Amino acid sequence: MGVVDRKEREKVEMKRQILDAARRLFLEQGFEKTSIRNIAEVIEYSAGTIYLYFKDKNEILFALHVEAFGALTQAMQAGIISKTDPFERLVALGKHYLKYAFENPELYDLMFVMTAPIETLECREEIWCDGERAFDTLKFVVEDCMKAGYFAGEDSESISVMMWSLVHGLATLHLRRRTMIFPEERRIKILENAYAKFTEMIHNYKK
Amino acid sequence: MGVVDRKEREKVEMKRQILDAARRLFLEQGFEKTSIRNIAEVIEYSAGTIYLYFKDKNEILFALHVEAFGALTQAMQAGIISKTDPFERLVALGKHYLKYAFENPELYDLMFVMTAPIETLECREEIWCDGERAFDTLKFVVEDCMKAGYFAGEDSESISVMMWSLVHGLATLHLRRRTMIFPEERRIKILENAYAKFTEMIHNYKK
DNA sequence: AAATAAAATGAACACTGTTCATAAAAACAA
DNA sequence: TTGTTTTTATGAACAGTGTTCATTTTATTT
Repeated sequence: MGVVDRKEREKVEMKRQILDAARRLFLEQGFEKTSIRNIAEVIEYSAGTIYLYFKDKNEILFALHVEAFGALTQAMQAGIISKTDPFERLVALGKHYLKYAFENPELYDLMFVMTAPIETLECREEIWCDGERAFDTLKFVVEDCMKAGYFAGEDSESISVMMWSLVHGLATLHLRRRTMIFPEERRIKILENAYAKFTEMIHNYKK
Repeated sequence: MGVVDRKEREKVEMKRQILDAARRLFLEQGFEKTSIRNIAEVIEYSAGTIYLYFKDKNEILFALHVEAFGALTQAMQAGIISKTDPFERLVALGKHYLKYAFENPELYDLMFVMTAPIETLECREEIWCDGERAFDTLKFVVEDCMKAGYFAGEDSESISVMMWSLVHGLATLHLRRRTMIFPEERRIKILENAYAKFTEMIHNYKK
C-alpha cells in the first residue's frame, strides 16, 4: 500500500514541523519558558496534537539533543581537517568547539549544561553515546599529538579531560554571562587570550 | 520604642526562616521544581505571606546568592592560608574551589550556572561585585606567583581566566552529570588527574 | 474599650504540562 | 456511492505554577 508510506512521510513531516518550531522557540526564549501551547500555536495545531507525536516535552528536547550532537560532530570534523599537523589540529579542534558553543548557545546548553532532560533520560544509552563519540574524537587527536612527541609520559585521557574542561569552562562562563565582570568590549579577547595561553603552555610543556 | 525594634528583629527572623526553607528545598529538588507554596508549607504560613518579605521568587534566590558567595570566599581564604609558597597557594585555591563546588552543587549552580536570576538582576551591581571579588582573589594569588618567577612575561588576567575556566569546567561537567561517559568508580580520579596535570603543566612552563 | 496600624490569609487570575472523551477526517469494504 | 472502521485532531478538564489583593485576623496605640 502506498498509503501507509505516505502516512509515514506525513508523520515524519509533522515531527519535523514540531521540532523546527520547538528549536526556534527554545533558542529564542529558552526551554523552561517555552510551553507546549506556544509550539502548537506556531504550527497551527492544538496542544493535544503534539502529544500524538512526542511523549512529552522532554522527548522533544531529546530529539533536538540528537540533532545538536550531529552538528557538533560536524563542527569538530571541520576543525580536524583544517590542519595536518597533529598539535595544530588539537588547537583547531578546540577553536571549532568554542565557535560552535558561541554560535549555538541554547543547543550547547542542551548538550552540556541542562539537567532537566538528563533526569528523565538517565537510562537512555544513546544520550551518552553521542557525548562519548565526541570525547573519543578529542582523545584520538590527543593521541596523535603524543605520537608526534607531545605530552610525553602522560595519559591521553587526563590531557583530554583537561582540554575539554578548559574549553567547556570558557564556553559556559561566557554563555551564562559570568564574563560580565569584564568590560564588554574586552570579553571575547579575554577568552581568546586564555585559550591561546593554554595551548601555548601545553605546547611547550616538557616534563 | 522597643516595639519597633522587636518588629525589626521579627522581620529579620522571618526572612531567615524563609531563606532556610528555600535553601533546603532548592538543594533538595532544585529551583524550578520548588514552588512558593512549598516554601510556605515548610514554614507553616500561607503563600501570600512570602510576598510580604520578598518581592518575588528571584529575590529569594538573590538573597541565597549573596550567602553562597560569602561561603565561597571563606572556602577560598581557607585554601590560601593553608600554604605559604605562592604556587602551592594557587594549587590549593583551585582545590578548595572545586571542593566547595562539589560539596555545594546547588549553591555553585546558583552562583555560576543559573541564568534565571541573572536576567532579572542584570542591572544589579552587587551580584557582579561578589564575583569580581572572588576573581580578584585569584588574580592576586597569580600575581604573587609571578613575583616568585612563575608565568614570566604573561599577564595575570589571562592566566587567571584560564585557571578559572579549567576548574569551572571540571566542576560543571561533573555537576551536570557529563562525566557519566566514564565508569562511576573512576570519575573523581579522572577529574583529579586532569587538575593535577594542569597544575603540573603551568608549574613547569617556561616560555 | 475603641480606634488604628500591621500582618496574614485565601480566593482569584492567567499561566503551565498532560490526559482523554469526543468529534472530524481519511481509508477501506461492500 | 454508501457504510464501517481506523486514524488524526480537538478542546475541555485536572492539578499544578507565580503573583496580586480585598478581606480578615492580630497587635499596638490612644
